[in-house]
Amino acid sequence: MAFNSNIPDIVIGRLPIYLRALNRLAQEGHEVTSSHELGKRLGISSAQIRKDLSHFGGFGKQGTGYQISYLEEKLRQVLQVNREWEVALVGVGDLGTAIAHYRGFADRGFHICCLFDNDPQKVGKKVGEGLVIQSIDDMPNVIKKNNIQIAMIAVNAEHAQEVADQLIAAGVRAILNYAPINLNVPEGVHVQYIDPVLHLQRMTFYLK
Amino acid sequence: MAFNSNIPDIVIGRLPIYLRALNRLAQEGHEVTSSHELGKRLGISSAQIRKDLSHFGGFGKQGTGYQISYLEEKLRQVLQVNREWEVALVGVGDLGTAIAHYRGFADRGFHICCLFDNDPQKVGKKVGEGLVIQSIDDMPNVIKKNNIQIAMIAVNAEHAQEVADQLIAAGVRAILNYAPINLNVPEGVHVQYIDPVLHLQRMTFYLK
DNA sequence: TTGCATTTGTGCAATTCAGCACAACACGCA
DNA sequence: TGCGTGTTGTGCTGAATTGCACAAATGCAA
Ligand SMILES: NC(=O)c1ccc[n+]([C@@H]2O[C@H](COP(=O)([O-])OP(=O)(O)OC[C@H]3O[C@@H](n4cnc5c(N)ncnc54)[C@H](O)[C@@H]3O)[C@@H](O)[C@H]2O)c1
Ligand SMILES: NC(=O)c1ccc[n+]([C@@H]2O[C@H](COP(=O)([O-])OP(=O)(O)OC[C@H]3O[C@@H](n4cnc5c(N)ncnc54)[C@H](O)[C@@H]3O)[C@@H](O)[C@H]2O)c1
Repeated sequence: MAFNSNIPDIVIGRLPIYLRALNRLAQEGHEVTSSHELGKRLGISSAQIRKDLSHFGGFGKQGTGYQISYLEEKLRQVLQVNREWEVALVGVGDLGTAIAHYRGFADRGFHICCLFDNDPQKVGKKVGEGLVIQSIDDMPNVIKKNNIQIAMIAVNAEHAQEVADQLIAAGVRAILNYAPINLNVPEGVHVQYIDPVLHLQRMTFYLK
Repeated sequence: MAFNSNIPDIVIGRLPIYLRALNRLAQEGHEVTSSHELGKRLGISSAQIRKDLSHFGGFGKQGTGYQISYLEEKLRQVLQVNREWEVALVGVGDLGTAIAHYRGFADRGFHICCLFDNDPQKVGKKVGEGLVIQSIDDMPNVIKKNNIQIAMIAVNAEHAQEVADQLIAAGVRAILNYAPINLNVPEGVHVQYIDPVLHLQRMTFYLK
Protein backbone atom coordinates (compact mmCIF):
# COMPACT_ATOMS: atom_id res chain seq x y z
CA MET A 1 0.00 0.00 0.00
CA ALA A 2 1.81 3.12 -1.19
CA PHE A 3 0.02 6.39 -0.56
CA ASN A 4 2.26 8.99 -2.02
CA SER A 5 2.44 12.61 -1.08
CA ASN A 6 -0.65 13.58 -3.05
CA ILE A 7 -2.67 13.33 0.13
CA PRO A 8 -2.84 16.59 2.08
CA ASP A 9 -1.00 16.53 5.37
CA ILE A 10 -4.01 18.10 7.03
CA VAL A 11 -5.96 14.97 6.18
CA ILE A 12 -3.25 12.75 7.67
CA GLY A 13 -3.45 14.84 10.80
CA ARG A 14 -7.12 14.00 11.27
CA LEU A 15 -6.77 10.26 10.83
CA PRO A 16 -5.32 9.64 14.32
CA ILE A 17 -8.25 11.59 15.75
CA TYR A 18 -10.68 9.37 13.91
CA LEU A 19 -8.80 6.32 15.08
CA ARG A 20 -8.92 7.44 18.68
CA ALA A 21 -12.65 8.08 18.47
CA LEU A 22 -13.19 4.65 16.92
CA ASN A 23 -11.25 3.01 19.75
CA ARG A 24 -13.56 4.65 22.21
CA LEU A 25 -16.72 3.77 20.33
CA ALA A 26 -15.55 0.15 20.26
CA GLN A 27 -14.83 0.28 23.99
CA GLU A 28 -18.35 1.53 24.55
CA GLY A 29 -19.69 -1.52 22.77
CA HIS A 30 -20.55 -0.06 19.36
CA GLU A 31 -19.91 -2.22 16.32
CA VAL A 32 -20.86 0.16 13.54
CA THR A 33 -20.89 3.91 13.21
CA SER A 34 -21.60 6.57 10.62
CA SER A 35 -19.84 9.66 9.44
CA HIS A 36 -22.58 11.64 11.15
CA GLU A 37 -22.08 10.01 14.54
CA LEU A 38 -18.32 10.40 14.33
CA GLY A 39 -18.63 13.96 13.17
CA LYS A 40 -20.96 14.87 15.99
CA ARG A 41 -18.54 13.48 18.54
CA LEU A 42 -15.57 15.24 17.04
CA GLY A 43 -17.14 18.49 15.97
CA ILE A 44 -16.23 17.81 12.36
CA SER A 45 -18.63 17.78 9.42
CA SER A 46 -19.68 14.37 8.19
CA ALA A 47 -18.74 15.27 4.64
CA GLN A 48 -15.23 16.03 5.74
CA ILE A 49 -14.87 12.64 7.38
CA ARG A 50 -16.24 10.80 4.36
CA LYS A 51 -13.96 12.70 2.02
CA ASP A 52 -10.91 12.14 4.18
CA LEU A 53 -11.54 8.40 4.33
CA SER A 54 -12.30 8.17 0.64
CA HIS A 55 -8.70 9.11 -0.12
CA PHE A 56 -7.73 5.61 0.90
CA GLY A 57 -10.63 3.58 -0.43
CA GLY A 58 -14.25 2.90 0.29
CA PHE A 59 -14.33 1.60 3.83
CA GLY A 60 -18.03 2.11 4.45
CA LYS A 61 -21.25 0.62 3.23
CA GLN A 62 -24.07 2.79 1.94
CA GLY A 63 -27.14 2.75 4.10
CA THR A 64 -25.22 1.15 6.96
CA GLY A 65 -22.11 3.15 7.74
CA TYR A 66 -18.73 1.88 8.82
CA GLN A 67 -17.93 -1.32 10.66
CA ILE A 68 -15.74 -0.03 13.46
CA SER A 69 -13.26 -2.87 13.76
CA TYR A 70 -12.72 -2.91 10.02
CA LEU A 71 -12.25 0.84 9.77
CA GLU A 72 -9.84 0.80 12.70
CA GLU A 73 -7.78 -1.85 10.98
CA LYS A 74 -7.71 0.07 7.75
CA LEU A 75 -6.71 3.33 9.41
CA ARG A 76 -3.95 1.54 11.30
CA GLN A 77 -2.69 0.20 8.01
CA VAL A 78 -2.74 3.62 6.40
CA LEU A 79 -0.97 5.26 9.33
CA GLN A 80 1.39 2.31 9.67
CA VAL A 81 0.52 1.88 13.32
CA ASN A 82 -0.47 -1.76 12.87
CA ARG A 83 2.96 -2.61 14.22
CA GLU A 84 5.18 -1.67 17.14
CA TRP A 85 7.56 1.28 16.82
CA GLU A 86 10.73 1.66 18.85
CA VAL A 87 11.26 5.15 20.21
CA ALA A 88 14.30 6.80 21.76
CA LEU A 89 13.97 9.42 24.48
CA VAL A 90 16.66 12.05 25.02
CA GLY A 91 16.72 14.05 28.24
CA VAL A 92 15.68 12.21 31.39
CA GLY A 93 14.90 15.08 33.75
CA ASP A 94 11.54 15.65 35.36
CA LEU A 95 9.62 15.54 32.11
CA GLY A 96 11.67 12.70 30.62
CA THR A 97 11.13 10.58 33.70
CA ALA A 98 7.39 11.17 33.56
CA ILE A 99 7.33 10.21 29.89
CA ALA A 100 9.35 7.07 30.56
CA HIS A 101 6.89 6.00 33.24
CA TYR A 102 3.78 6.73 31.22
CA ARG A 103 2.23 3.54 29.90
CA GLY A 104 0.12 5.31 27.29
CA PHE A 105 2.85 5.16 24.68
CA ALA A 106 3.44 1.41 24.83
CA ASP A 107 -0.30 0.78 25.06
CA ARG A 108 -0.74 2.43 21.70
CA GLY A 109 2.21 0.89 19.91
CA PHE A 110 5.13 3.17 20.73
CA HIS A 111 7.72 1.35 22.78
CA ILE A 112 10.25 3.57 24.48
CA CYS A 113 13.29 1.39 24.10
CA CYS A 114 16.18 3.59 25.21
CA LEU A 115 16.91 6.67 27.26
CA PHE A 116 19.80 9.06 26.86
CA ASP A 117 21.15 11.87 28.99
CA ASN A 118 24.42 13.75 29.15
CA ASP A 119 24.51 14.08 32.92
CA PRO A 120 27.14 11.60 34.21
CA GLN A 121 25.22 11.43 37.49
CA LYS A 122 22.24 10.00 35.66
CA VAL A 123 23.92 7.62 33.24
CA GLY A 124 23.52 4.04 34.48
CA LYS A 125 20.48 4.79 36.62
CA LYS A 126 17.43 2.63 36.17
CA VAL A 127 14.10 4.17 35.21
CA GLY A 128 10.84 2.27 35.30
CA GLU A 129 11.04 -1.35 34.32
CA GLY A 130 14.15 -2.52 32.61
CA LEU A 131 15.27 0.82 31.20
CA VAL A 132 18.72 2.19 31.98
CA ILE A 133 19.83 5.71 31.14
CA GLN A 134 22.63 5.62 28.63
CA SER A 135 25.22 8.23 27.79
CA ILE A 136 24.41 10.60 24.97
CA ASP A 137 27.78 9.60 23.52
CA ASP A 138 26.47 6.11 22.88
CA MET A 139 23.36 7.40 21.23
CA PRO A 140 24.49 7.27 17.58
CA ASN A 141 25.54 3.66 17.83
CA VAL A 142 22.44 2.51 19.67
CA ILE A 143 20.15 4.33 17.25
CA LYS A 144 21.90 2.89 14.25
CA LYS A 145 22.19 -0.65 15.59
CA ASN A 146 18.50 -0.81 16.46
CA ASN A 147 17.45 1.13 13.39
CA ILE A 148 15.39 3.55 15.46
CA GLN A 149 13.47 6.08 13.39
CA ILE A 150 11.51 7.96 16.05
CA ALA A 151 12.76 10.03 18.97
CA MET A 152 11.37 12.32 21.64
CA ILE A 153 13.33 15.30 22.88
CA ALA A 154 12.92 16.39 26.50
CA VAL A 155 16.10 18.38 27.10
CA ASN A 156 16.40 22.07 27.85
CA ALA A 157 15.50 24.39 25.02
CA GLU A 158 19.13 25.44 24.72
CA HIS A 159 20.24 21.94 23.76
CA ALA A 160 17.28 20.80 21.73
CA GLN A 161 18.62 21.80 18.32
CA GLU A 162 21.97 20.19 19.01
CA VAL A 163 20.30 16.96 20.14
CA ALA A 164 18.04 17.01 17.10
CA ASP A 165 21.03 17.34 14.79
CA GLN A 166 22.71 14.36 16.45
CA LEU A 167 19.55 12.27 16.25
CA ILE A 168 19.06 13.04 12.58
CA ALA A 169 22.69 12.27 11.83
CA ALA A 170 22.15 8.90 13.47
CA GLY A 171 19.17 8.13 11.27
CA VAL A 172 16.10 9.39 13.13
CA ARG A 173 13.41 10.66 10.81
CA ALA A 174 10.59 11.63 13.15
CA ILE A 175 10.96 13.80 16.24
CA LEU A 176 8.49 14.72 18.93
CA ASN A 177 9.90 17.82 20.58
CA TYR A 178 8.79 18.84 24.07
CA ALA A 179 11.26 21.70 24.36
CA PRO A 180 9.69 25.10 23.72
CA ILE A 181 11.68 25.88 20.62
CA ASN A 182 11.36 25.39 16.88
CA LEU A 183 13.78 22.98 15.29
CA ASN A 184 15.41 23.35 11.91
CA VAL A 185 15.58 20.01 10.20
CA PRO A 186 16.42 18.87 6.68
CA GLU A 187 13.87 17.80 4.11
CA GLY A 188 12.41 14.41 4.86
CA VAL A 189 12.61 14.67 8.62
CA HIS A 190 9.33 15.20 10.44
CA VAL A 191 8.91 17.18 13.62
CA GLN A 192 5.93 17.62 15.88
CA TYR A 193 5.78 19.91 18.88
CA ILE A 194 4.20 19.78 22.30
CA ASP A 195 4.07 23.00 24.27
CA PRO A 196 1.01 23.31 26.48
CA VAL A 197 1.59 27.01 27.04
CA LEU A 198 1.06 27.65 23.34
CA HIS A 199 -2.38 26.12 23.64
CA LEU A 200 -3.22 28.24 26.65
CA GLN A 201 -2.04 31.41 24.95
CA ARG A 202 -4.19 30.60 21.99
CA MET A 203 -7.28 30.41 24.17
CA THR A 204 -6.71 33.54 26.23
CA PHE A 205 -7.22 35.58 23.07
CA TYR A 206 -10.90 34.73 23.25
CA LEU A 207 -11.40 35.28 26.98
CA LYS A 208 -13.37 38.42 27.82
CA MET B 1 -8.49 46.90 22.09
CA ALA B 2 -11.36 44.80 20.75
CA PHE B 3 -10.45 42.35 18.02
CA ASN B 4 -13.67 40.69 17.10
CA SER B 5 -14.09 37.32 15.54
CA ASN B 6 -13.24 38.49 12.04
CA ILE B 7 -9.68 37.32 12.57
CA PRO B 8 -9.13 33.71 11.49
CA ASP B 9 -8.45 31.32 14.33
CA ILE B 10 -5.55 29.89 12.37
CA VAL B 11 -3.86 33.28 12.61
CA ILE B 12 -4.41 33.39 16.37
CA GLY B 13 -2.84 29.98 16.58
CA ARG B 14 0.39 31.24 15.04
CA LEU B 15 0.77 34.27 17.28
CA PRO B 16 2.00 32.28 20.31
CA ILE B 17 4.60 30.67 18.06
CA TYR B 18 5.81 34.07 16.96
CA LEU B 19 5.87 35.21 20.55
CA ARG B 20 7.94 32.23 21.62
CA ALA B 21 10.43 32.81 18.84
CA LEU B 22 10.70 36.49 19.78
CA ASN B 23 11.41 35.53 23.41
CA ARG B 24 14.25 33.40 22.23
CA LEU B 25 15.66 36.01 19.88
CA ALA B 26 15.63 38.48 22.73
CA GLN B 27 17.37 35.96 24.99
CA GLU B 28 20.04 35.58 22.34
CA GLY B 29 20.67 39.28 22.46
CA HIS B 30 18.85 40.46 19.33
CA GLU B 31 17.01 43.76 19.50
CA VAL B 32 15.41 43.86 16.09
CA THR B 33 14.34 41.20 13.65
CA SER B 34 12.60 40.92 10.30
CA SER B 35 9.80 38.84 8.91
CA HIS B 36 12.44 37.00 6.89
CA GLU B 37 14.55 36.07 9.88
CA LEU B 38 11.52 35.00 11.86
CA GLY B 39 10.17 33.05 8.94
CA LYS B 40 13.42 31.24 8.37
CA ARG B 41 13.53 30.13 11.99
CA LEU B 42 9.96 28.95 12.00
CA GLY B 43 9.67 27.51 8.53
CA ILE B 44 6.94 29.99 7.68
CA SER B 45 6.92 32.39 4.73
CA SER B 46 7.78 35.97 5.54
CA ALA B 47 4.67 37.21 3.76
CA GLN B 48 2.53 35.08 6.03
CA ILE B 49 4.10 36.57 9.12
CA ARG B 50 3.70 40.12 7.87
CA LYS B 51 0.10 39.51 6.94
CA ASP B 52 -0.71 37.86 10.25
CA LEU B 53 0.76 40.77 12.19
CA SER B 54 -0.92 43.36 9.99
CA HIS B 55 -4.30 42.17 11.23
CA PHE B 56 -3.54 43.99 14.46
CA GLY B 57 -1.72 47.05 13.25
CA GLY B 58 1.61 48.06 11.79
CA PHE B 59 4.17 46.94 14.33
CA GLY B 60 7.19 47.14 12.06
CA LYS B 61 9.20 49.80 10.35
CA GLN B 62 9.99 49.65 6.65
CA GLY B 63 13.63 49.16 5.92
CA THR B 64 14.35 48.16 9.51
CA GLY B 65 12.04 45.39 10.58
CA TYR B 66 10.47 44.85 13.98
CA GLN B 67 11.80 45.97 17.30
CA ILE B 68 11.59 42.76 19.29
CA SER B 69 10.62 44.12 22.70
CA TYR B 70 7.89 46.26 21.15
CA LEU B 71 6.48 43.44 19.05
CA GLU B 72 6.51 41.11 22.04
CA GLU B 73 4.57 43.63 24.04
CA LYS B 74 2.03 44.10 21.28
CA LEU B 75 1.53 40.38 20.79
CA ARG B 76 1.09 39.91 24.52
CA GLN B 77 -1.58 42.60 24.44
CA VAL B 78 -3.37 40.95 21.54
CA LEU B 79 -3.26 37.50 23.13
CA GLN B 80 -4.08 38.96 26.53
CA VAL B 81 -1.05 37.31 28.09
CA ASN B 82 0.29 40.60 29.43
CA ARG B 83 -1.19 39.60 32.77
CA GLU B 84 -1.26 36.58 35.06
CA TRP B 85 -3.95 33.94 34.59
CA GLU B 86 -5.14 31.65 37.35
CA VAL B 87 -5.54 28.05 36.27
CA ALA B 88 -7.26 25.11 37.96
CA LEU B 89 -5.96 21.56 37.55
CA VAL B 90 -8.28 18.58 37.93
CA GLY B 91 -6.82 15.11 38.39
CA VAL B 92 -3.64 14.87 40.44
CA GLY B 93 -2.31 11.48 39.44
CA ASP B 94 1.06 10.90 37.80
CA LEU B 95 0.49 13.42 35.04
CA GLY B 96 -1.26 15.95 37.24
CA THR B 97 1.59 15.87 39.74
CA ALA B 98 4.13 16.43 36.99
CA ILE B 99 2.13 19.37 35.68
CA ALA B 100 1.82 20.85 39.16
CA HIS B 101 5.58 20.67 39.62
CA TYR B 102 6.46 22.10 36.23
CA ARG B 103 7.58 25.70 36.51
CA GLY B 104 7.09 26.46 32.81
CA PHE B 105 3.47 27.46 33.30
CA ALA B 106 4.04 30.06 35.99
CA ASP B 107 7.13 31.33 34.17
CA ARG B 108 4.95 32.20 31.22
CA GLY B 109 2.03 33.71 33.07
CA PHE B 110 -0.18 30.77 33.92
CA HIS B 111 -0.39 30.29 37.66
CA ILE B 112 -1.76 26.95 38.75
CA CYS B 113 -3.71 28.07 41.77
CA CYS B 114 -5.71 25.04 42.78
CA LEU B 115 -5.74 21.28 42.44
CA PHE B 116 -8.74 18.98 42.60
CA ASP B 117 -9.12 15.23 42.85
CA ASN B 118 -11.92 12.90 43.83
CA ASP B 119 -9.72 10.37 45.59
CA PRO B 120 -10.25 10.84 49.36
CA GLN B 121 -6.75 9.48 49.94
CA LYS B 122 -5.31 12.41 48.00
CA VAL B 123 -7.47 15.24 49.25
CA GLY B 124 -5.54 17.33 51.77
CA LYS B 125 -2.11 16.22 50.51
CA LYS B 126 0.41 18.90 49.68
CA VAL B 127 1.91 19.12 46.19
CA GLY B 128 4.87 21.32 45.37
CA GLU B 129 4.99 24.62 47.17
CA GLY B 130 1.88 25.76 48.93
CA LEU B 131 -0.64 23.78 46.91
CA VAL B 132 -3.04 21.41 48.63
CA ILE B 133 -5.25 18.97 46.79
CA GLN B 134 -8.89 19.86 47.30
CA SER B 135 -11.98 17.73 46.93
CA ILE B 136 -13.69 17.82 43.59
CA ASP B 137 -16.86 18.61 45.55
CA ASP B 138 -15.43 21.99 46.50
CA MET B 139 -14.45 22.75 42.95
CA PRO B 140 -17.54 24.76 41.89
CA ASN B 141 -17.27 27.11 44.84
CA VAL B 142 -13.53 27.63 44.52
CA ILE B 143 -13.78 28.27 40.80
CA LYS B 144 -16.60 30.74 41.24
CA LYS B 145 -15.11 32.55 44.20
CA ASN B 146 -11.78 33.05 42.44
CA ASN B 147 -13.40 33.69 39.08
CA ILE B 148 -11.18 31.10 37.40
CA GLN B 149 -11.65 30.90 33.66
CA ILE B 150 -9.01 28.35 32.65
CA ALA B 151 -8.64 24.71 33.66
CA MET B 152 -6.51 21.71 32.77
CA ILE B 153 -7.95 18.22 32.83
CA ALA B 154 -5.66 15.31 33.75
CA VAL B 155 -8.15 12.66 34.84
CA ASN B 156 -8.82 9.33 33.18
CA ALA B 157 -10.48 9.49 29.79
CA GLU B 158 -13.64 7.97 31.29
CA HIS B 159 -14.18 10.92 33.60
CA ALA B 160 -12.95 13.76 31.40
CA GLN B 161 -16.31 14.71 29.92
CA GLU B 162 -17.98 14.68 33.32
CA VAL B 163 -15.23 16.87 34.78
CA ALA B 164 -15.45 19.22 31.80
CA ASP B 165 -19.19 19.62 32.30
CA GLN B 166 -18.67 20.47 35.97
CA LEU B 167 -15.93 22.96 35.15
CA ILE B 168 -18.03 24.70 32.55
CA ALA B 169 -21.01 24.84 34.87
CA ALA B 170 -18.75 26.55 37.39
CA GLY B 171 -17.72 29.20 34.90
CA VAL B 172 -14.60 27.87 33.18
CA ARG B 173 -14.35 28.97 29.56
CA ALA B 174 -11.04 27.52 28.40
CA ILE B 175 -9.92 23.92 28.91
CA LEU B 176 -6.65 22.22 28.18
CA ASN B 177 -7.43 18.53 28.03
CA TYR B 178 -4.70 15.93 28.48
CA ALA B 179 -7.08 12.97 28.46
CA PRO B 180 -7.15 11.15 25.12
CA ILE B 181 -10.74 11.94 24.32
CA ASN B 182 -12.70 14.64 22.52
CA LEU B 183 -14.89 16.82 24.67
CA ASN B 184 -18.29 18.17 23.74
CA VAL B 185 -18.66 21.68 25.00
CA PRO B 186 -21.19 24.45 24.44
CA GLU B 187 -20.63 27.44 22.19
CA GLY B 188 -18.24 29.95 23.69
CA VAL B 189 -16.11 27.43 25.56
CA HIS B 190 -12.68 26.75 24.13
CA VAL B 191 -10.86 23.43 24.27
CA GLN B 192 -7.35 22.48 23.31
CA TYR B 193 -5.94 18.98 23.36
CA ILE B 194 -2.62 17.41 24.18
CA ASP B 195 -2.09 13.82 23.15
CA PRO B 196 1.48 13.01 22.18
CA VAL B 197 0.48 9.70 20.61
CA LEU B 198 -1.59 11.58 18.04
CA HIS B 199 1.54 13.40 16.95
CA LEU B 200 3.51 10.19 16.68
CA GLN B 201 0.79 8.50 14.66
CA ARG B 202 0.75 11.44 12.31
CA MET B 203 4.44 11.03 11.61
CA THR B 204 4.53 7.27 11.13
CA PHE B 205 2.44 7.73 8.00
CA TYR B 206 5.50 9.18 6.32
CA LEU B 207 8.06 6.65 7.56
CA LYS B 208 9.31 4.24 4.92
C1' DT C 1 -41.51 -7.16 -4.89
C1' DT C 2 -42.05 -2.37 -3.86
C1' DG C 3 -41.32 1.55 -1.13
C1' DC C 4 -39.00 3.99 2.44
C1' DA C 5 -35.34 5.44 5.34
C1' DT C 6 -30.36 5.59 5.56
C1' DT C 7 -25.78 6.52 4.44
C1' DT C 8 -21.77 6.46 1.44
C1' DG C 9 -18.68 8.45 -2.08
C1' DT C 10 -17.99 12.36 -5.04
C1' DG C 11 -18.50 16.28 -8.58
C1' DC C 12 -18.81 20.94 -8.04
C1' DA C 13 -19.17 25.40 -5.87
C1' DA C 14 -17.90 28.39 -2.19
C1' DT C 15 -14.91 29.81 1.02
C1' DT C 16 -10.67 30.18 3.27
C1' DC C 17 -5.79 30.52 3.16
C1' DA C 18 -1.13 31.40 1.38
C1' DG C 19 2.15 33.71 -1.44
C1' DC C 20 3.66 36.89 -5.08
C1' DA C 21 4.98 41.26 -6.20
C1' DC C 22 5.32 46.01 -5.62
C1' DA C 23 4.64 50.81 -3.89
C1' DA C 24 5.88 53.25 0.05
C1' DC C 25 9.03 54.10 3.34
C1' DA C 26 13.63 53.98 6.15
C1' DC C 27 18.36 54.29 6.71
C1' DG C 28 23.19 54.80 5.65
C1' DC C 29 26.60 56.72 2.90
C1' DA C 30 28.85 59.45 -0.36
C1' DT D 1 21.04 65.96 -1.41
C1' DG D 2 20.64 61.69 -4.16
C1' DC D 3 21.26 56.83 -4.53
C1' DG D 4 21.27 51.98 -3.19
C1' DT D 5 19.81 48.46 -0.17
C1' DG D 6 16.50 46.60 2.75
C1' DT D 7 11.89 45.84 4.73
C1' DT D 8 7.04 46.56 5.65
C1' DG D 9 2.05 46.38 4.56
C1' DT D 10 -1.23 45.00 1.13
C1' DG D 11 -3.95 44.24 -3.34
C1' DC D 12 -4.43 40.58 -6.13
C1' DT D 13 -4.07 35.81 -7.76
C1' DG D 14 -3.85 31.14 -7.33
C1' DA D 15 -4.06 27.11 -4.36
C1' DA D 16 -6.00 24.51 -0.77
C1' DT D 17 -9.69 23.29 1.94
C1' DT D 18 -14.36 22.77 3.15
C1' DG D 19 -19.20 21.99 2.50
C1' DC D 20 -23.36 21.16 -0.47
C1' DA D 21 -26.15 18.15 -2.72
C1' DC D 22 -27.27 14.07 -4.99
C1' DA D 23 -26.93 9.49 -7.42
C1' DA D 24 -26.10 4.97 -6.09
C1' DA D 25 -26.32 1.44 -2.86
C1' DT D 26 -28.14 -1.02 1.32
C1' DG D 27 -31.39 -3.01 4.43
C1' DC D 28 -35.82 -3.51 6.25
C1' DA D 29 -40.70 -3.86 6.46
C1' DA D 30 -44.96 -4.59 4.43
N1 LIG E 1 5.93 20.16 26.59
C1 LIG E 1 5.71 19.87 27.89
O1 LIG E 1 4.63 19.42 28.27
C2 LIG E 1 6.79 20.10 28.84
C3 LIG E 1 6.60 19.83 30.19
C4 LIG E 1 7.66 19.98 31.04
C5 LIG E 1 8.88 20.40 30.52
N2 LIG E 1 9.01 20.72 29.20
C6 LIG E 1 10.29 21.09 28.58
O2 LIG E 1 11.06 19.91 28.50
C7 LIG E 1 12.41 20.21 28.74
C8 LIG E 1 12.91 19.41 29.93
O3 LIG E 1 12.19 19.79 31.08
P1 LIG E 1 12.56 19.18 32.48
O4 LIG E 1 11.69 19.83 33.48
O5 LIG E 1 12.55 17.70 32.41
O6 LIG E 1 14.06 19.72 32.68
P2 LIG E 1 15.26 19.01 33.43
O7 LIG E 1 16.33 20.02 33.56
O8 LIG E 1 14.74 18.31 34.65
O9 LIG E 1 15.72 17.87 32.43
C9 LIG E 1 16.51 18.09 31.31
C10 LIG E 1 17.39 16.86 31.14
O10 LIG E 1 18.04 16.92 29.88
C11 LIG E 1 19.38 16.54 30.06
N3 LIG E 1 20.18 17.15 29.00
C12 LIG E 1 20.50 18.46 28.84
N4 LIG E 1 21.23 18.63 27.74
C13 LIG E 1 21.40 17.42 27.19
C14 LIG E 1 22.08 16.95 26.05
N5 LIG E 1 22.72 17.78 25.24
N6 LIG E 1 22.05 15.64 25.78
C15 LIG E 1 21.39 14.80 26.59
N7 LIG E 1 20.72 15.17 27.70
C16 LIG E 1 20.74 16.48 27.99
C17 LIG E 1 19.76 17.03 31.43
O11 LIG E 1 20.85 16.30 31.94
C18 LIG E 1 18.48 16.76 32.20
O12 LIG E 1 18.48 15.48 32.76
C19 LIG E 1 12.49 21.70 28.92
O13 LIG E 1 12.78 22.29 27.67
C20 LIG E 1 11.09 22.07 29.35
O14 LIG E 1 10.77 23.39 28.99
C21 LIG E 1 8.00 20.54 28.37
N1 LIG F 1 -1.31 14.09 27.18
C1 LIG F 1 -0.29 13.59 27.87
O1 LIG F 1 0.86 13.97 27.67
C2 LIG F 1 -0.56 12.58 28.89
C3 LIG F 1 0.48 12.02 29.60
C4 LIG F 1 0.16 11.15 30.60
C5 LIG F 1 -1.16 10.83 30.84
N2 LIG F 1 -2.14 11.36 30.08
C6 LIG F 1 -3.57 11.10 30.34
O2 LIG F 1 -3.90 11.88 31.47
C7 LIG F 1 -4.84 11.18 32.27
C8 LIG F 1 -4.27 10.95 33.64
O3 LIG F 1 -3.12 10.16 33.56
P1 LIG F 1 -2.37 9.69 34.86
O4 LIG F 1 -1.27 8.81 34.44
O5 LIG F 1 -2.07 10.85 35.71
O6 LIG F 1 -3.51 8.78 35.56
P2 LIG F 1 -3.74 8.57 37.13
O7 LIG F 1 -4.71 7.46 37.26
O8 LIG F 1 -2.44 8.50 37.84
O9 LIG F 1 -4.43 9.93 37.59
C9 LIG F 1 -5.76 10.24 37.40
C10 LIG F 1 -6.21 11.07 38.57
O10 LIG F 1 -7.50 11.60 38.31
C11 LIG F 1 -8.30 11.46 39.48
N3 LIG F 1 -9.70 11.43 39.07
C12 LIG F 1 -10.36 10.46 38.41
N4 LIG F 1 -11.63 10.80 38.22
C13 LIG F 1 -11.79 12.02 38.75
C14 LIG F 1 -12.90 12.88 38.87
N5 LIG F 1 -14.09 12.57 38.36
N6 LIG F 1 -12.73 14.06 39.50
C15 LIG F 1 -11.52 14.39 40.01
N7 LIG F 1 -10.43 13.60 39.92
C16 LIG F 1 -10.58 12.42 39.31
C17 LIG F 1 -7.85 10.18 40.10
O11 LIG F 1 -8.16 10.15 41.48
C18 LIG F 1 -6.35 10.23 39.86
O12 LIG F 1 -5.68 10.90 40.90
C19 LIG F 1 -5.14 9.92 31.51
O13 LIG F 1 -6.29 10.15 30.71
C20 LIG F 1 -3.94 9.71 30.64
O14 LIG F 1 -4.25 9.01 29.47
C21 LIG F 1 -1.86 12.24 29.14
